[in-house]
Amino acid sequence: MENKEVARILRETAQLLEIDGAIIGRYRSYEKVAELLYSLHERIEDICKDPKKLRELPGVGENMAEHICEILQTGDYKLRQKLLKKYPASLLELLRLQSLGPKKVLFLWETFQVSTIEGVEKLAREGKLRELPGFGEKSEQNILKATESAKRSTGRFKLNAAEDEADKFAAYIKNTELSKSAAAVESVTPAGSLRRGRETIGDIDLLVTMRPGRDKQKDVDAVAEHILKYPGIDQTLAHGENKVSVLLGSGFQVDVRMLAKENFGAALLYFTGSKSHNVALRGRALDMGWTLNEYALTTLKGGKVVAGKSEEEIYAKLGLDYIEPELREMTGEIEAAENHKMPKLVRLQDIRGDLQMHTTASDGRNSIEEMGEAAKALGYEYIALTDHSKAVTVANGMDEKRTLAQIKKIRAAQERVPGIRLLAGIEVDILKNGSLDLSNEVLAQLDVVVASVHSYMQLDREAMTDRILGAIENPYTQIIAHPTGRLVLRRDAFDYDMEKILDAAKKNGVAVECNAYPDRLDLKDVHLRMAKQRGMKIVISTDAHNTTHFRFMKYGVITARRGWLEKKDVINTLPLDQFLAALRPKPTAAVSKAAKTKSA
DNA sequence: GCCGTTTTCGGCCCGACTGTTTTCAGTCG
Repeated sequence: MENKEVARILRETAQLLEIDGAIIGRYRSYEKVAELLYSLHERIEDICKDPKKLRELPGVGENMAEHICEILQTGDYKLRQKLLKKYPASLLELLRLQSLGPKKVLFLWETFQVSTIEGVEKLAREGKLRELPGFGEKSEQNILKATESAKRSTGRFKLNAAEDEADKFAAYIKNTELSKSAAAVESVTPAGSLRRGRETIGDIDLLVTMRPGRDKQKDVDAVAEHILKYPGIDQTLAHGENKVSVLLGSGFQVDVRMLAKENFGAALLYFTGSKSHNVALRGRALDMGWTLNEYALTTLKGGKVVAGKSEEEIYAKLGLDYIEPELREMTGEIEAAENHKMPKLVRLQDIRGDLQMHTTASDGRNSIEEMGEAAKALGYEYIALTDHSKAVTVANGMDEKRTLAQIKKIRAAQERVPGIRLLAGIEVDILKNGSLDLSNEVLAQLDVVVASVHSYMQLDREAMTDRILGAIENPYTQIIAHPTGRLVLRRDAFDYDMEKILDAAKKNGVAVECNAYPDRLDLKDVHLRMAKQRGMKIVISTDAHNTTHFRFMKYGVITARRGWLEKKDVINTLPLDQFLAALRPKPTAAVSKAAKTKSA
């Protein structure tokens, strides 16, 4: 069973316990272990084989260990079953509604035996909620809005959508032509999971710092007023002294915090998270006789400010090297920072080339020359033009003959686009049986062979593992592209033995791709980290289908950073000749080279 | 349910905001 699945069961237990009125600590203990499992990259099934190792996990005691073992063996456990006899599972859906928490959910269940979103909606429409103790007319309206919004959206969005929305909102806040209040704004900074670069984003957190002025609160109030006039707002969720929270028509919730410059570091740290990373920092602060909140790091006694202006300053006071936002997920970053073992993460400006893209030859929108010019404008030294092979008929994939013609076209285009190396590539399909979609004779003539799966995605674990292994063993395969085939929020990853695949790729000198297309982000962070631990070669490519898609590189880089990748792990940070040397050597090239050496 | 050495019992992060209260419980991040 996957870690995520066990985590989900434990989280549900925590929620049911909270509804059941358990004391805070009891349900927190389940929540904590659930969170731990979400970010753990070792498989809990493997850890469980050694009971001592299981008990060593923070927050796992005797009872929790037993629970976890029972879940792994039977798929469920007694405590949860007991709770589910008392409360229907659908009560957990109600917890997702804005403004409904465990207390009110329990009250609705006990009073009306209502346990579904539709049921709550009906009560609200009939005006039955406003009379209840602790509810009122306003609550009833809010619940109605929440049920409508729940029906519309799943609550999470792709990284690029969140970034675009955040940029638009930030530009609005800073626009002095729209509001005089903008003049008082010094900076608008996205925090939260957006800053950490998670592949999906729940809501957008923006921190607004104010210029030092005569009347701070007046400035803050004016900015808040301006924010509430943002054209995309569907509903105002909160409007306080220094916080505004709105729901946009696009489904995003945006939380804006306005703060003084001297608190910026502490606030940025706090609102960037992750939650568990923050908890660890707070604990560390307490151990050192300080307390950390969103305003500053202060002494426990007397509340004297120790640090707060910048994140760097706070980490330093806590005896830690600076931790990049992408690493703040409690997967070993605190230990690394303590022992000066932080990786020097790869940066966007380190990338020298893009190795997967499509042209009008298959399903792209731009010509070879247009892609070349656009890449050159970005400062790249080389790109590989990798159109589809014939198996992908819907994308107008190329057969052997067309591939050979395409190679010629790329060579010819090179003449017209100097200053950047145009590599003749292919995204060749990995067929159901693991063989490649084009003949070795044709593959031998390409500069870069990228292989990937676009069909029979439902193969069982064994068959899919064998299929990918087959592709890796083909001596012409140099890069496996979007290796798991998942689509963010839309399609699960293929089922195969990732460790086996990575080991085989490493052994054969095959690189794996981190596909930067925001719908893919594949490999994802945890898998990239597994690849790094094996010392594998990794490429970051955009899979661009037109020239504007080149900008997706940053999402690939941020995902790579979340996988702890450094420049040296990513081979398209190398200059052209070194990059080509890092690719798996072609059999024909090796043979002809050997033959040459012999004759010489 | 877990954890710890200034605790084996008593606390679990904590501050902002809302709405329903008439001083605060519940929700949220």
